[in-house]
Amino acid sequence: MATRTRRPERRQEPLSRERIVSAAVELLDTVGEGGLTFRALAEHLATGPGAIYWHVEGKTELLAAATDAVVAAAVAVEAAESPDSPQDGIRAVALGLFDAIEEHPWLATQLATQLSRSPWGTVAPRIFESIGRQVRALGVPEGSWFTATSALMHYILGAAGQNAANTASAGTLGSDVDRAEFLDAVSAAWKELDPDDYPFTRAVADQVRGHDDREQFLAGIALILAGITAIHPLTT
Amino acid sequence: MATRTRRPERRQEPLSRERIVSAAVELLDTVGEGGLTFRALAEHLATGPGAIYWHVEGKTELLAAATDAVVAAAVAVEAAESPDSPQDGIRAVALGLFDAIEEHPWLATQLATQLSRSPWGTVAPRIFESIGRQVRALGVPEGSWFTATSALMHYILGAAGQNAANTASAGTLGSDVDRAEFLDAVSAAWKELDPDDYPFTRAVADQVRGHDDREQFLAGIALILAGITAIHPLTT
DNA sequence: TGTCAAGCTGGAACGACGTTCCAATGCTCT
DNA sequence: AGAGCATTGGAACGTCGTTCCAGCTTGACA
Repeated sequence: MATRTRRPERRQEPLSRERIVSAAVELLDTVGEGGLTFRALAEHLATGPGAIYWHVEGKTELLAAATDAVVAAAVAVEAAESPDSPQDGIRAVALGLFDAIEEHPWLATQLATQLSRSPWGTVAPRIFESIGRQVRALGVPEGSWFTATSALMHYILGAAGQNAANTASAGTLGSDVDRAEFLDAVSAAWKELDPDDYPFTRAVADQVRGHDDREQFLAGIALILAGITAIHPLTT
Repeated sequence: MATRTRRPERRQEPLSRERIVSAAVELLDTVGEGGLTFRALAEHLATGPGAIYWHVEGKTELLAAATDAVVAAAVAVEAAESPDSPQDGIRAVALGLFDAIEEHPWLATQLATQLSRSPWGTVAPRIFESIGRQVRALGVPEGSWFTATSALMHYILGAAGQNAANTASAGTLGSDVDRAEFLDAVSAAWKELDPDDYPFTRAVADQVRGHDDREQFLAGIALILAGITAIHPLTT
């Protein structure tokens, strides 16, 4: 059977938008934001820059697609597990995004860029929907859905964004050491601020040392949840 | 007296870091983020690109300086007025940043970038300090200062960032029309989402139409303030 | 006042990037 | 087998951030 006519290994997987986006995410993860180049991407895919443009409009769209892919995966993981309570559900969504940003440090900047350039593209509704469902399940009256969900989403994006750089690129254990050193450095820097201009920041300099990002992040969520419960009479 | 020997108009104002940063902000405001070029900046300052590098390390530092300058001005305005209550103080800081981002749309992306690249540079402490003072005045126990202030800061940055693109570049009245059209478009787009994937987002599509950004922003702040009061027993 | 080193200027040049262009190649029908 | 079209990938273009360096200005000292 002449199956081996002339295609021993199919030359290679054909190019596709998905393969390109996936390679872009990989490149962003490994070499960082500045490392994503159409030339590097082309080499990674064993092709030329021109071929990529057949599937993708430009770098802006490519970054948007990479961001969307990662966010979609993050909220999909959360949606899979059914939480015990709406509060747990909100925490799950929040931590899903938190972890995604930790895993893909470039995501923080990209999220901000996507959301501020086209606030209601494909990324925002994904996050908004995930949080909103839990807000509804919480028993928030319908008239307050938008306000409550927006507040949670904004807090999550703001907090997760800032915490992005706190995690080193290292693996399992070494990063903890780096992190301790990093927090020590921040704490020390804060203590050397001008006492007249920064009395408060100096006063909390010690609290920053050794604090747990994840815990702080969840404490903020708890604050907002408490606020929602306090202000909006729940219907359950 | 021969004061007019040879210097009728001093050739020109000498280059300085401040002049460069100020020109950069102006350029960012007028031609947008992509329009800030060392060549354009040089032309604006009637000099060459090389001269700029004597005062500034590179584009990254220039953007950081521009961001810092604008943020410093924003929180300085707020600090000038003495608020009636700590709550009013927090609202003042928040609205100060909100307005700054509205006035300088590029600020949203830059804030996110600055905060995620070097989370505790010069920008974060400025904001942190402004909010923190009000939190302290609010009577929050010292052990919760960091948590409460961080939560507020993250919400403010997250919310202000997303609202940046909502305001058109136009002037006083025309932007309101643009804004109404914009919200209509968003609302319409949300209603066309997949009913299976986006039931919640579709349900609130009407609430987005005609909502007031500023009001929503303050509603979120109120939510967090209520949460703080609910969770942390105030000492006043 | 003349001289010299240091601070500062600005234009030319370099390498890398995003993007465009297009000849060559594979694939799918008839 | 051949025509037509989708797809490829490498070369080329213009612009960017950045570097380099020859000249200018300035202020201190002799």
